[in-house]
Order: sequence, then structure tokens, then C-alpha cells
Amino acid sequence: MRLHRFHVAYLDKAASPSSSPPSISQSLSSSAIPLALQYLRPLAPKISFPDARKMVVFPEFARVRNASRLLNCTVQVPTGGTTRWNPSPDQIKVLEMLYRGGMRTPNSFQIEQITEELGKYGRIEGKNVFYWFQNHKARERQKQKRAALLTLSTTSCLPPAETKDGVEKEEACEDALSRKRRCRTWGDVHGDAATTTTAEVVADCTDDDVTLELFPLRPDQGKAN
Amino acid sequence: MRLHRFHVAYLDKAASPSSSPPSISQSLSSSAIPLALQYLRPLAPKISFPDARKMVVFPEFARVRNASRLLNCTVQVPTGGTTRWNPSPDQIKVLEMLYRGGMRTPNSFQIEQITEELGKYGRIEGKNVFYWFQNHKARERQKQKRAALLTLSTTSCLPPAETKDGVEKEEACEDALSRKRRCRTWGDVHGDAATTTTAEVVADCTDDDVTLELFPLRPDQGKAN
DNA sequence: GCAAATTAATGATTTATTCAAG
DNA sequence: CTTGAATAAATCATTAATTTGC
Repeated sequence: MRLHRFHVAYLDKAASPSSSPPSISQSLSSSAIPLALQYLRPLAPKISFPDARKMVVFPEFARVRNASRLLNCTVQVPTGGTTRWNPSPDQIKVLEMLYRGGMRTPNSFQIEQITEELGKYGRIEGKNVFYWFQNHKARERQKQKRAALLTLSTTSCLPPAETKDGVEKEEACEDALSRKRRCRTWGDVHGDAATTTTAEVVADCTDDDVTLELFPLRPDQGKAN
Repeated sequence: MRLHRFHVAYLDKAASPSSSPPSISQSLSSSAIPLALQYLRPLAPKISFPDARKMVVFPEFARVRNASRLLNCTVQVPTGGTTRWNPSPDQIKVLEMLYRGGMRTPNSFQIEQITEELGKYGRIEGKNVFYWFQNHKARERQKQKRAALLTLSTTSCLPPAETKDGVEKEEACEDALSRKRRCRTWGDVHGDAATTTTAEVVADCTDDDVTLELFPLRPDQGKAN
């Protein structure tokens, strides 16, 4: 197994031309916060993931380039050791069910819920859920498209009036769903320290047409519709 | 100079079919949480139909679509009353300075800091900062591109070996910056309730070449304007 | 001068691409 | 080669400028 470095982007930075990275020295914190020191490892060792790698990863990028420049590179290392989320079969099962049920772009609240639910089957974060839907939606769509094309080329040059049935149907559905724009939410995204007081989120109503039972897998099963 | 209009696309949108918002009812919360009641207004304040333009602004949106569908619409209304962020001149000044300094894709920590700083000049959230950079970067880029094209067409068909100086320079810089992929962070994005314990963020080193003084505007005593 | 009507800017979301882990 | 992660491009929606008829 080849070990991967993270994005060690900052390594090649040395050669960076940067017309004139003029000054240097201090940065953000000048007037901002004493945050200087906190940015080491986040802690929370949480070992033992499904495939708990070895704690490899982090010795590498823990180094801070230059203590004085707080702004750049405040790296928070994934404490556990794993890099990317590796969904368990159960998690995938649930996600796919939700997808089949019609969910496409869950809002932050939904994501929260789903994450919490899926957390029972293994480590998972909100962003994983978010990305999963993004990717799945996109890739299903492109799969459809490919299939459609293939069908077309297969059937030679038939008048395109025929509904290709299988594919087309899903396509249509998907399309209807994604046509209308929906609003998402940042929720506490990127947590803004200062002015959270004012406005909250704006949330949304993601899929009005979705009606599946959210976690039918759960034994709890109190509520149906 | 010819002025171009943008997309007035939304005018014809009234005819939107919206095939069939079929079923309805239940959703997520089945086994999840009792969050039942908090979800008031479904959509963002201000009716947002395209043609609702002439209507009064806001009395409308208070209506709740359907009390039983918990999943959709967990809205927390912007308490202030306004919908979208409207940057103050000072905020813009700072943001542009950062941008000119080379910042392009601030990581969550940076965003936090910037937000905090800018919070002194008015209401602002992390996402606003995030979006600002996204948009500004994109639009600067497209401005450059347009300018470049214009330059080309203006100079007729000169051998493209000439460095167009002004434009090109910026372009090159921008390009260099954006070429290498950088990693962002979700931070607590979309807040995942359940398993936040584990891994934190992954952060990154956005602009390695950037070294500008972060908030020179208010070194502590006098602010710019 | 002034609102209504347009148009231009730009904040906010979604979709398409790209990168890289496994 | 599949797919999680991240960024860029495209799009939508709302607000500010600006124009226009009075």
C-alpha cells in the first residue's frame, strides 16, 4: 500500500513566484483574537473506525509553516487517522433508500438527522452525507445520460418520439425534481463566531414531492406517515 | 461600448409546469427527534416568485404549508428582517484588500477570523465571506477573460505572443494560484449532530503565497474611514 | 423631484469537473 | 475504476442603480 500524503500543497510553495508577497509578519490575529495557539491537534482520539488505519497520517502535516503567520495554514488534523469516509454497507443501504425515495438535496437539518441516524452504523459526518447526495445525484444522472445515448445509438436512427421507458422514466422523475430551485442552508457552516446573533439560517424546503419514510430501517418505527 | 444584459430568464418562468408535486406527508422525524414544532415558515421570507415583484414584500410568507411534514422546512427566520447580506462599504473594503493581497479560498478558520473582524462593521456570517470570495474570484476571472478577448479582437489578428501586460499579468497570477488544488474544510459545516466527536476538519493552506497583513485597517487604534 | 419600471450587480445555490484515496 | 472530497462554472434570486413617464 502506498501511503499518501495529504495535500501537501504547501510544500511546493517554496518555489512560488508570487510577484511580491510583500511583507510578512503578522496576520489576522493582530487585532482579532489570541487564537494563536489553539490550532494544534483537535484531540479527540476516537480510535477504532471500521477500518481504523494506523495513526499514520498526521505526523506529516502537523508542522506549521511559520508560527507567525497564523492566517495561512491553520491545519486541524483528522485526529483519528483515517482520511476519507468509507461508508458501511448499512449506511449505503439507508442512503440509497432515501435516494430512491426521492431525496436529492437534503437541507442541513435533514443532513443532521441522517447523519445522526447513520452514525449508529459507523463514523460519519454531515459533510459525508452532503457529498454523498451530491455525487450520487450527479452520477446517476450521468449514468442515465450515457444509457440514453447508448439506447439511441443502438436503436439506430429511430424517430425520437419513443419513450425509452426504463431510462426515460427515471430521467423524467429526476428532472422534475431538480428543475425547481430549492434553497439550502448553511446552518452553522463554517461557524461564524462573531455575529451569529442576528440572522439564523434561511432554510428551505427541499423536496416537496418526497414522501418516503425516512428511516424505515429503524426498528423503532413508531411513526409511519 | 455595448452593454450586455444578464439573464432576464426569469421572466418567462411563470409558465413553469411543475409536473406533479405528488404525494405528501411524513418524513424524516419518524425515529429521529421531537423537533416537531419549530419549523415555521417554509420558504425564505419574501415571496420569491419571479413576478411577485410588484407585490408587497413580506407579509406573505408566514403561511405554513402543511403542519405534518416536519422534514421539509425547518426554517429559522432571519431575525433582523432582511434576507440577504448586504455588505457595508467597510466590509467590502477589507474583503477587497484581502483579495488583492492574494487570498482566494479562505479556509474555515480564516473565514471565522474574517467574519469576526468584519462583524465589527455590520451583520455578517461566515457563509457570506465564503460566498463573497467564491463569487469575487469567479467574476474577476470572467472579467479578465472578457477583457482578454476584447483585447484580442481589438488588436485584430496579431500574433498572440505579446503579453498583454495588465490583463495577462493578473491572469497569470490568478491562474497560478488556482491551478493547484487546495483542500478546504467543512469545519462544522452543516453541523452534524451525531458524530462530531471524531475527526475534525482537514484544513488546508489556501494561499501559500499570500502574506498580506490581514487587517491593517484597524491596527488597534484608528480604522481607515 | 418621485416612484414605478428596467437594468445591472452581486449574494446564494446548484451543477459540472476535477482530483485523488482505496 | 469507483467514488469521496473539493473547486469552478452556471444559474437563480434579490437588491442597488438607473432610467422613464409624469
